[in-house]
Amino acid sequence: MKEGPDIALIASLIGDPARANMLTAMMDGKAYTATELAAEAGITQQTASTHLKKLETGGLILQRKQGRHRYFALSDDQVGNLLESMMGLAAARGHVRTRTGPKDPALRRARVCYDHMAGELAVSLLDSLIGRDLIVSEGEDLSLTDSGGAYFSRFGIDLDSLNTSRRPVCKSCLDWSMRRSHLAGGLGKAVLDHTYAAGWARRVDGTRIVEFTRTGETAFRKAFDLI
Amino acid sequence: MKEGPDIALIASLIGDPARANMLTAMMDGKAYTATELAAEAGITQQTASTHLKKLETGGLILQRKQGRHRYFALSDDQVGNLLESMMGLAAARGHVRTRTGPKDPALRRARVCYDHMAGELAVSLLDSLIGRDLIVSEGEDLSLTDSGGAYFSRFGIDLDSLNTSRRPVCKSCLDWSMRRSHLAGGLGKAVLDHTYAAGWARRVDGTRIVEFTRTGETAFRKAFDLI
DNA sequence: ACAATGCTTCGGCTAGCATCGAAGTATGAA
DNA sequence: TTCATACTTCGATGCTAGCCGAAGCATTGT
Repeated sequence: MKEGPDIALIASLIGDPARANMLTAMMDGKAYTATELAAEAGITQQTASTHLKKLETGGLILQRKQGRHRYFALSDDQVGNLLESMMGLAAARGHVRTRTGPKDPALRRARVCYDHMAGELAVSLLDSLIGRDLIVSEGEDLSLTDSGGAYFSRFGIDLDSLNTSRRPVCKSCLDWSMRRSHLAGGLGKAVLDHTYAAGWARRVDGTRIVEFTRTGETAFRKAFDLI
Repeated sequence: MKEGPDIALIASLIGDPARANMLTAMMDGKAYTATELAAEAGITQQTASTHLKKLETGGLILQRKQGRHRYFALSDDQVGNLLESMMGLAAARGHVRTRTGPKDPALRRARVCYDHMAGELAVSLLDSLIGRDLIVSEGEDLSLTDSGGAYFSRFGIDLDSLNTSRRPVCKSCLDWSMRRSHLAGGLGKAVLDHTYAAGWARRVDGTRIVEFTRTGETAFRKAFDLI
């Protein structure tokens, strides 16, 4: 037996993938319900409940009852900072999750990242656009070329209204699953909106998965000249 | 399921009590043999061997072969700092394996944290340095001022060689016993080295305690203008 | 009062992992 | 070469902990 703080207790709490996912979700400082966190971790409500109880007993999270909801949030910024440090170390050691969790290879295929699309298809899309000089990549920044502007107008994407907003039209976003960039920004959102509107794909409820129909994926590939 | 750094992997490595004990032992920055670490954790040699392999694969420790011995040590101070942060959180939440032996007060007074000093004296030191504008604190980062540079040169600390290394010269590290920051980084190491070289203090064998002599502590306080 | 929602608790199943004995490999000494 | 030391790998075992279905509370809405 050794004296001192029991780091194994804290670490083992974070060490379970389901709990780590829930804690990661709470790192934005917001409070979430048990159901939301269960979906985030890909487990059932009752499993999430036992995990949350353990985290609370361990002092990593706090619970706030409000009506029939129970909101969970990180105890304080000390917990958040620790998680951030661990992410830094994990990233530095190359421990980046490419392998998806229990049962969701669909997430790697295509998923929502804020309001645009990420995943294999999204990375292929940006590769194709750059390859045909419709978008130029300058380091981390992307910019639409003239031919690119004409190209996207074909899809009924209103570039003028995008240009007037403060938001950058083209932006690259690093894909953790691919370690490659995909298209974000106003244009990224417009492409995803168009994908929905054309009926090529739909959001799977409660997840970040973008599920293409068989004909939808073919149409998407043809529209954007993917291989 | 989620993309991003895999903190669960790192945390689960630390989360096993046997591994946590071994890592804690290595927090003094020294390298230990597998047999020593097995004794430290209270497990057999072969169990320790499998644990050490996992830690090495995970990038938390490094192995150095020397004759028929194999020495294991923490990969770098990033790992040490993470462990210290976890101790801080564990202590703050009351997760302390209380076997408050006679060593405990000495440990809180001054101890080794990877390669620099932690504990009450170390926290006082950083407070003093910041109070006299020798070091400026910007959030979590520390930086040495011009007058600070001149100040440390007095002690024969070679700042140029510190600056050339990739390691940050000034860095803050959270102290588990004090819940306050102390000085880490290249300068933190240099100060500890100077403390040893000046004969102000010595390491107590088999512990992380830094034991000052009576005159040594007086000299240390005078040298760095502590109260 | 009744139904619906949100969450927790219980019971049983299963997989993964820590653990150790024993055998195998590498290095150094006699 | 032969023995001793240091460590790793293999194989088997036993326990822990995550997981889910079902049932049980609690709160809100109708």
